[in-house]
Amino acid sequence: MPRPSREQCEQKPPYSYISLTAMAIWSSPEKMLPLSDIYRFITDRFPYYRKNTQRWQNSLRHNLSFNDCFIKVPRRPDRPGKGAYWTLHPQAFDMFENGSLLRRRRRFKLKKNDKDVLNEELAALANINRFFLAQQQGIQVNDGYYQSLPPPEPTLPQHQLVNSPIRNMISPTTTIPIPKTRRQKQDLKTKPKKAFTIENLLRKDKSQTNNQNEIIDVDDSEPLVTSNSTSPSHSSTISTPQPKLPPASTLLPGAIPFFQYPHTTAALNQMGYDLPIHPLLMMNPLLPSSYFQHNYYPPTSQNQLQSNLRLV
DNA sequence: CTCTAACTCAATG
DNA sequence: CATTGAGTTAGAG
Repeated sequence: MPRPSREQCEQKPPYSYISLTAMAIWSSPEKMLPLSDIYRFITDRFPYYRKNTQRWQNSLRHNLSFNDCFIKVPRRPDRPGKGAYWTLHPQAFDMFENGSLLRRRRRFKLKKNDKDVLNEELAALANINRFFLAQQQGIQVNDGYYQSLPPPEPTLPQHQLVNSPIRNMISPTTTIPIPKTRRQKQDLKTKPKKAFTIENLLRKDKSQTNNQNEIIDVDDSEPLVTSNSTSPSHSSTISTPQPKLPPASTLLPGAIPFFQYPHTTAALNQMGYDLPIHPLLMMNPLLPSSYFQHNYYPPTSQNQLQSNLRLV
């Protein structure tokens, strides 16, 4: 019987909390989840974590705070709830380059200044949220920093996203492979040493031996990469009614124009942009400008977007 | 074997 | 729920 034995179920999956968390985040349509959903992702597919929740959840939270690769994003005002959202820093996408989901080559650490900048922006974002709420309650706020969108650019070259193991491995229907520990690897000293990467693991003929995989499988299907903007209508926790845009006068210095927020891919495409938009862009009013400083987007659009969304 | 990422425990806000 | 620190464990090279 292929079914994972009870014993198997109770074995600790050979993934670090970091990679488990990254998987959870990546599996979500918005690439961004509240803590509770991260917990759920893990317990849903790893029976091992259905016990001792206090213990591992504390460790997980530790990791979220400790590692710069995780960014805590304030909730947007139109989406009330408890806890912030957690997402991956764009530069952390290839954290697992070496293919190991157990231990990274090196820790992802932001340079102090980058971190400061990011934090300032997140703070500004939180401010926007407060302002928005104040606004709704009829409280007067100072006039702002509205900037209109830039004129459309000619079509830009398509940018390729990094090939991230995490990214590639998360598909609701794929089983999550269990990497061998070093000891185990030694044991099968039988040959072919292919690079141990998720790509290779997934490439493996599925018909063969799937039963050493623990887990999974989920019902609902989400596209791996969402770059179409027709709003993600799925996702249990986030059925988002389109936010009502606040009057164009509610921004603080240092704030990103909230009402420009519906920068969906489609919208940008219509304006002549041809970019792969990070889901954060689609779903968040948050958008720290540092997101635009990385080679994540083509240089021209980087600059363009940066200068137009940039805080004053 | 060494280095250091990952984990645990625990205090604090 | 989030942050921080200190001490331990264990993978990678």
